[in-house]
Amino acid sequence: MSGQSRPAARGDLVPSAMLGLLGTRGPTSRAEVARALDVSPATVTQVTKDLIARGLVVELDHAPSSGGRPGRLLGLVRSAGGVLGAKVTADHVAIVDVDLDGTMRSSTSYPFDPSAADALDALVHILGSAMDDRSGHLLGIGVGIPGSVDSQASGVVEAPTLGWSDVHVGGILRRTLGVPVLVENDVNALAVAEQLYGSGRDHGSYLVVTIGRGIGCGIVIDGAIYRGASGGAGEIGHIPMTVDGPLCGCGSHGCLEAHVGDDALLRQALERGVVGPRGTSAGLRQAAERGDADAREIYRQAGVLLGRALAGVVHTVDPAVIVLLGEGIDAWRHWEPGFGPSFRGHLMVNKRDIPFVIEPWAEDKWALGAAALVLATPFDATGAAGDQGQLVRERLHAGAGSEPRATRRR
Amino acid sequence: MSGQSRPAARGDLVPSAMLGLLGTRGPTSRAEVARALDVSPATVTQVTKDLIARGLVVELDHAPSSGGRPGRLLGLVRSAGGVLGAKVTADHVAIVDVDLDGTMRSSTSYPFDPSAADALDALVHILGSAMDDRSGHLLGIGVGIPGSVDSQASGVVEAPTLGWSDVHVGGILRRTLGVPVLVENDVNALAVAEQLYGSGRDHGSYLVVTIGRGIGCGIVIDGAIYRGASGGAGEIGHIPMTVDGPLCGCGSHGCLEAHVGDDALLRQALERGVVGPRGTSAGLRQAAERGDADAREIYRQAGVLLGRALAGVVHTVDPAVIVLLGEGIDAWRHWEPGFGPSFRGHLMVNKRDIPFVIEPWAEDKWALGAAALVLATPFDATGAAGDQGQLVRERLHAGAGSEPRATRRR
DNA sequence: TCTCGTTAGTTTGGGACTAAAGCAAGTCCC
DNA sequence: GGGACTTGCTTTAGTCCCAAACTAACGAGA
Repeated sequence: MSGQSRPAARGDLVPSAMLGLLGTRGPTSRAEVARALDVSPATVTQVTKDLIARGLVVELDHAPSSGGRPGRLLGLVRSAGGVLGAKVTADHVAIVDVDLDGTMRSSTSYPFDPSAADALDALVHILGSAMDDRSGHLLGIGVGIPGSVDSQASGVVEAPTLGWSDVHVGGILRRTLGVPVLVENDVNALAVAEQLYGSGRDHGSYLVVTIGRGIGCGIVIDGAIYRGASGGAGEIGHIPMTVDGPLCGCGSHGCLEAHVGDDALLRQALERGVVGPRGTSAGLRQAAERGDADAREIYRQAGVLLGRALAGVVHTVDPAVIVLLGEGIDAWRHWEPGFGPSFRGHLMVNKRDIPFVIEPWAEDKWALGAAALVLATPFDATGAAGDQGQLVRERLHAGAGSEPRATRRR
Repeated sequence: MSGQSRPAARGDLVPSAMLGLLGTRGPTSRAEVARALDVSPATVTQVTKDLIARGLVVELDHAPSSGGRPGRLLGLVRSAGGVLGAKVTADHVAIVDVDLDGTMRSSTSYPFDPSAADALDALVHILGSAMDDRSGHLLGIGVGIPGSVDSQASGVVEAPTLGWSDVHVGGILRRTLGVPVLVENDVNALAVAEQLYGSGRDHGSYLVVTIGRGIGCGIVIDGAIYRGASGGAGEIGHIPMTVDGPLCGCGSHGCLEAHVGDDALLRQALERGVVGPRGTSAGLRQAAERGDADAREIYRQAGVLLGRALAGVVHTVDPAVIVLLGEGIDAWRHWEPGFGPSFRGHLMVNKRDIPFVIEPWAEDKWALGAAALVLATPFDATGAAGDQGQLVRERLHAGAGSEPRATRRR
């Protein structure tokens, strides 16, 4: 039976998961940890003893009593580690340095040309200097890519928007940087971040939809990223919406993305004279803000199409909630008049009240998502992160600051 | 973390899985079992010893050597048990009696009126007499329902086509029949059967699509049925395809099912004069067989729409293979001319060669699928079958024939 | 004040499973 | 024929985790 997946590395999971939990949730009592991780209190006692002895965890205050004996809060020793998250785009690389508890320590952006012959060398150089700039124990690096990735561990990338095909990003970064590297589709990385810190915490199954340059979708099922048979799940940007619609970058006609992606909206704006030949997405949005009827109609129609597409996706996947994000989210209030009626109107009655969360956007969210990839590995019982996830766990256990810096071969 | 699901009953899984494997795969050597179930050879040795001692398993011949020591084949003791599978439709209940190894012992059909006030009593009566008619140790009953089911274990049903809403099928059957009962959406049940005996064996993630009265879709991800947040995943029949298309039973306009379901095709056939007012799906198909251009055009257009819809689903879910089934499959060769170009033409290049399996149809396949629900419980590490699955496992372990018949309260 | 109920945490014994190493039984090739 | 190799199965020692029974610490009510 091919799909029968047991935990990749039996054992060793509870301590990692506990560290991850303390990192993402903050101080927690043993009893609470046991409930959250679905293990027995006895196990938590044992594991905690070990983690305290190794200096990774400390006992803090007492929690307020809820009618019985108050719990003793457990907290992470802050020096236990940090991670780097990087997002690669067509013109720059954004990097964030994040603590184990998810707080951002720094956020930087480097110019980057993915089409250059030595693009990968440049990426290595950028990440290398980011490593030099930070202090403390580095657990690993997460890299978000706008394209499909065969697996987080191997990190072979197919990214048309970067002009990359069959590029072995993961292997090269790993060898040259000497730390675990996890590569993942950028939207999936966002979905992981949502799971650790956002709306995903309360739901086992949800969709993360991004609007902007492309239309992306991360699918989380029972707490795990769903990547599909070949890492290509969630390509909702290429759902066919019209019979003979505009040509899409993928080669088909009438894809959702060819209708409502940034470029498509700009093209329509140009045709209607809303913006000039050098107009930008921001220009289109500003036109809508000041009441331009054509601009608003462009967004409204985009909303109608997106609503119909997402209704189909909801019928297929049945998520508990949908989270909406992306560079284009600032213009969402102009999409809404078209989207709302279209989306709800096409849903079956019993799904019509599915919650919909619009998240504010920030430039470094992509990179934060990539960082979350690494921080999520302790929870990853399914082994999506593979051997690299295992390495991250080992580095986590190896503990605080004092170990020698990994040698880097350049 | 809500979605963190550990194995429902820790331990006890390997013996069950092994029995299930021997049932579905036939005689297998220990080494092969270890590989198939992804456990260590040592464990298989231990478990086998126990199962042989309990009379559930026997050693058979030697397997042919493949360069090394030949394996000793292990086989199930046939009397170890059987299951009943039932499929409920708008006018009848089909029931099959199936051995542990998946061979059908009998297949029956009973008239049934789901809209009657005492419909559930009638169902109990039908299943009760089916239980009386069979001999041997009954492990459990699987029930397939054309509608959404909250969970296999509780079995609360929402089935518009039967006129059932919030009907507690599972609980009632369980109490009155005194055996474990698993209730599931009929297409999902088919998907389970496909996993045990069909094309699903070789693939971890695949789609089972049915055409006929409705358009259904079962989604299998990494070897597990994906049911969505509320048991409503795979409702691809209600993906919106056209803006102001025909009214669908679900209340929306332009659903896929309202275009290409049996009723929709018949309506078009009536409009075009292909069949008379009392025409049937079979009549339409026969018209196409003898070359009626209108009939063929109806099927062709249905194929075009289905192709576009499935292309969208493939982009969303990224399955490894698609299996096509259903009452309507006999007419598939008339769908194909429309379907093929539409489906492939709307797919992204790297997914264009996704394999597509057309399975022959038989009347009792629905019921066989329901039976497979019970036979699959040994593999169900995720606990989809819940306590009822656990009960099935216990009955399996309790072993062959001799135990007293469960008392039935009527 | 003193039990009772509640919640938190620990100890203990044991079960399920594994890794590693060895034994068993064939094939293949010189 | 006899290694060398391959593959199948078992034994042993040990790990991870749990259930159950315990102790510990609190609030509330008689």
